[in-house]
Amino acid sequence: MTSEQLLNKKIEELKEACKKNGMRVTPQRIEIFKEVAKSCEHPDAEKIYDSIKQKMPNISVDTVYRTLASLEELNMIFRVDNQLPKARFDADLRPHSHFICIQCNEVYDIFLESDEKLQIPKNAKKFGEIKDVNIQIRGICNKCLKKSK
Amino acid sequence: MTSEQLLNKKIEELKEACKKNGMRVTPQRIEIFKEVAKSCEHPDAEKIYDSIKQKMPNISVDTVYRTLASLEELNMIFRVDNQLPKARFDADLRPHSHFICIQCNEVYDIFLESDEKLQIPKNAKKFGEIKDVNIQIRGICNKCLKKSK
DNA sequence: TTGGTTGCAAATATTTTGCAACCGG
DNA sequence: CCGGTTGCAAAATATTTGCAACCAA
Repeated sequence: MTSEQLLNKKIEELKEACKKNGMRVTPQRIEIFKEVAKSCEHPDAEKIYDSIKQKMPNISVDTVYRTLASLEELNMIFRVDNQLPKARFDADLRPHSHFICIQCNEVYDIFLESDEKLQIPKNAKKFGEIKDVNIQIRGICNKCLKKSK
Repeated sequence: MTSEQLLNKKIEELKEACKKNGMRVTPQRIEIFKEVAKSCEHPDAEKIYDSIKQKMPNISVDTVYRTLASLEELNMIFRVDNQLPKARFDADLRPHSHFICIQCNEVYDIFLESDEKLQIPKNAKKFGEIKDVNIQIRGICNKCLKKSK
């Protein structure tokens, strides 16, 4: 399958997902999705806005933000990083990962069991010199699970 | 070692690190570091500011931000998330991780080799219901390595 | 004494929101 | 036509910066 065919397939999936969720298929939605899907550059809202403005000069930034949020809810796209609203800090330098609650934003420390070992993807070295590895597990914490019952 | 002894040890390390890097040991710096180190709540700048204001009513938010940045440079603390200045989006839903360049902020996709398997820390389940796993490798990409030569 | 650091205020950057007009189904 | 979506403008949130006074070494 060519990359164009793949893109078209994804757009069909998006249309399906919209219909299934009572959301409309608008040209803005399609364009914004295409902009994220067509490249591997992981663009930010501003970059997407700038690209689309050339075809749709009237588009506004807030539409880009709102649409990115909807696409995320539909699970058609996701954020690479920046999933917490504010920067959070940790002074525990021992290697460990984090469980981040997507509802209350609480962060829990996860330490490996003694028989576990952190594995770094073999392909990671290809891209440059590794400084550190950051593993985040996102989900709903026990406290929030209890509340929603 | 009690947790208070541990904290004092960390503060000594901070003082050392400051001296080694021509940075001064100021009461603000100590307090801000203590605030991050003493709890496991991974506070944000505002929370740190609010706590410290009770002991040091004249402290300002920008000192907190500046100090957090210095402490990060000294490798005494690090950010849990939010390591890119803007939200970045990805429409590739296949499981994969990211190499993030700490110099140019470029994001590269890392796919596992066929003999590799994504491992989730055993302890992660303890904290709640897992929705997804996000692995980031941070470092300096080949392009930036070449430039700095 | 001296240069790194602070507090203040103002600016910047990023993202969000209210609202009326618009348009997809 | 109905209600979800857009564009506009303004606001909210988070973080950064210039500058003079301050203080650690």
